[in-house]
Amino acid sequence: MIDPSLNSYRDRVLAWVERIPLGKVATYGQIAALAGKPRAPRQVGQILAGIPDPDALPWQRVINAKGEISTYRRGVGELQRAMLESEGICFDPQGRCDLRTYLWQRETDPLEA
DNA sequence: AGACTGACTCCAA
DNA sequence: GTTGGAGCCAGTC
Repeated sequence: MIDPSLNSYRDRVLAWVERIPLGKVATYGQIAALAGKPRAPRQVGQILAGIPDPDALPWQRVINAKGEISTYRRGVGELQRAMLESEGICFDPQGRCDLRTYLWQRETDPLEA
């Protein structure tokens, strides 16, 4: 599943975020589940808020379950959106992206192939 | 130790 | 389809 050297929830979360491919996005809940705690999506946000080097991590590809940017109140929302758009992610007038298209699905993608 | 907070989600109305 | 309320987990005060 994941590197055994990663013991803490924090490290596992970061490791998974790092694996989100360019042009795709993942939800907090998705990352939380992959990291082993499906009921702790808020921790994902908390962790991402405290990462040492944001430049080395594609944190911008993590959004909420509705496909919206969850960081507007934190002030980096516009930056995040700009980064995602530069990766090819498109947003609706409502500020939401189509998860059906952009959600990172590491298991199956029969329709996309 | 107990209470508060948050870059969330799910389910019901 | 949208909006509101309750639940949840880990870190911090």
